[in-house]
Amino acid sequence: MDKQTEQKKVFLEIVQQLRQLIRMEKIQAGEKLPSERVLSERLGVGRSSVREALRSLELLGLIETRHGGGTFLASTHKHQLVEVLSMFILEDEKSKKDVELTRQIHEKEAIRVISCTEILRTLPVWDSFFVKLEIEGTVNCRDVLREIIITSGNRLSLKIWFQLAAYDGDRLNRNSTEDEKLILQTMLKSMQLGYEKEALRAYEQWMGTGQTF
Amino acid sequence: MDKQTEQKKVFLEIVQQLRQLIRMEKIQAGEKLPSERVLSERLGVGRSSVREALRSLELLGLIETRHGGGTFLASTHKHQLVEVLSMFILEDEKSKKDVELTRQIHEKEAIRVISCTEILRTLPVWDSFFVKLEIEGTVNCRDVLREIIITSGNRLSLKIWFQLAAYDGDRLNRNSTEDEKLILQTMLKSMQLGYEKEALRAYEQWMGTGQTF
DNA sequence: TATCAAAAGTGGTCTGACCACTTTTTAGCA
DNA sequence: TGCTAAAAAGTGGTCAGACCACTTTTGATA
Repeated sequence: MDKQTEQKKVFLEIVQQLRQLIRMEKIQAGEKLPSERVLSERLGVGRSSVREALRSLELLGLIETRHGGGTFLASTHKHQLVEVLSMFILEDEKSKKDVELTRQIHEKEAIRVISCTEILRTLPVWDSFFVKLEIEGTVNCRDVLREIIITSGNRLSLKIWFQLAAYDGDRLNRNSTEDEKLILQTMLKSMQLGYEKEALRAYEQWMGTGQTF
Repeated sequence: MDKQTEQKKVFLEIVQQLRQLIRMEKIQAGEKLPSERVLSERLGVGRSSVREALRSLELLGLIETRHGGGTFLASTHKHQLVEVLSMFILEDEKSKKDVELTRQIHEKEAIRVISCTEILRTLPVWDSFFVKLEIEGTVNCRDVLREIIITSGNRLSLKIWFQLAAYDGDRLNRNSTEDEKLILQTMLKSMQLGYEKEALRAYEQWMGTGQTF
């Protein structure tokens, strides 16, 4: 039947078997995987084949390996994926702009989804951000965006966003300035009230003013 | 200085060296890379290490390997990345919906960008699609969307889209039906004229009617 | 009990070997 | 000469074993 698809790529089968093993053993994020030698024995393949599969998963950021320590299911989201991709595909200065724009695509869509969904836009978390801005005068930019992406409910979009946000580094992980306070409050309040266009306008303003280019 | 970052991951250095080699040799997409044995000799590392790096790049879809044939720089975009990611992260039926929604996020943004940019929205390619619909009555859905994404100019977004489109498989790679003709013409014409909202509305209609769920 | 050295465990890498498959070369035939 | 088929070379796929560097565990000693 689909032999043509299934036949090849034994190395990909190992990846799949690894996943199955992880589910069976109920290995949680951050926990240790069996050693390469044990895996090679249990899966009935050579250690080098196991390593090829593990290296691939490592490059994707799905596992972490510690020399002499073992292999662990990734807990933190420090994916090298974007870095590697950009190393190969995006080379010039435009790359960074592309990463930023792509990240913002997902953020804008999340804001749209939340604004249009009553259950999502009336969550208490938005009010907590709003109040925090009122009292403390600042919030962590990355935290706000992450919450927005998470709430939107698209887990693949979330995955992509994490990778792009990791690429942008600390430029995103900062406290909002005094100038951004009003903009952020406008964005949050508009989102809560379901004013999609107003929320997006505030977002655009935020992204335009908050960073220097 | 940054020894801590640079010190480890010899395996990642190989990935970088591979890229350098590709640039030096000016290897184009679809062309052949040196054999594993040659690479191992030229890079001064063991063949197994070279293979670990190559397998990772293969999983990312950056290279293709043919048993007995050789290793080639990827030409077609048949990336297994999303598949592998979803295999690990997205497990239920919602996954497919997430992939589709995420793909549409990038398509909608591309339509926005094109509609708002005179140089892009007045390209002759849109008229060619319009005319083709008029005369032949149908166009390839994937071709239209790909052209839209490419034109938008965000190469990272393009890369992601290709992966997502590959995941959706042949459901996207089909000719438009009679019912879609008017919708597509509306979308294209609105985009050409810079009517962003009208173009998006047509797009939403297209995506809503064109597929069965 | 506390300390620290030895042992065991683990990932990192290299080498060599063999297999399966593809491409190239060569030898033989028409 | 020209074509075909067999042989050879090239290449990826996989495995086994060895050694190193590093971490964790163990156990003996003070």
